[in-house]
Amino acid sequence: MGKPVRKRLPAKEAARALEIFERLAAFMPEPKTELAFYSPFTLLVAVVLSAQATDKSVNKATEKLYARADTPEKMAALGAEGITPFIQSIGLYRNKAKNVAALSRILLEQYGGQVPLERAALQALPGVGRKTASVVLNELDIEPAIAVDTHVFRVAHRLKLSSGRVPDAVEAELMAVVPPAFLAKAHHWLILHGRYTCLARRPKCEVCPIADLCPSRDLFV
DNA sequence: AACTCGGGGCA
DNA sequence: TGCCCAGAGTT
Repeated sequence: MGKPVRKRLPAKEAARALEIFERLAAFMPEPKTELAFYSPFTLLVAVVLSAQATDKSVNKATEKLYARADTPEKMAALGAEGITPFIQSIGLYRNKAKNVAALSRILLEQYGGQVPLERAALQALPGVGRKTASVVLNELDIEPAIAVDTHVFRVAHRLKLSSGRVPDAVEAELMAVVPPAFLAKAHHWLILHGRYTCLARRPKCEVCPIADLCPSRDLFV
């Protein structure tokens, strides 16, 4: 019971992890997310909509959507049919419109129109899984979390910061390896690093600030 | 573990 | 044109 014990790392691994994140810190911007939002509710909706979509396309859609509905009340009143036109430029829009409408109704009926700031409650909402809950909790400073998506998974494995096969295992590994001071920002940094430098097909090792710390570098150069 | 949803962005 | 995108739910 009690607080989860942070596994002690071999000194050499801990030093390498620290060096990795200190160097990333020097290259990465301050915000923890590039999704546009201004309340827990609009954050939650933005993250739900961002599944398998780019942050730019999501921001473009939510800008107009939030002008119409920025609260669970208004969103629930809009309904899936009303939400759809705003998000048709995003993929998977039928599922997402249905989920956002349903989720808004649940917030109204069960949580007094507030976003529950607790993992189990969040993940019970339609369209909200492990990854979305992690992003929301981390962004709102409720609990530090490292949401594992395709970028994070790939980058963490190449850096040998993780070796697990499923996201839950990878997140646990990263929570143990990432220096505490960088926990809250590690997710965004790993995302950006994966998107702009550590590309899936042809990573840009030649311009990578941590290439000399990467066990996988020789696979790509 | 495999499938489905999905239009837009980008090489 | 083909591949990928800040995933989640169902089978």
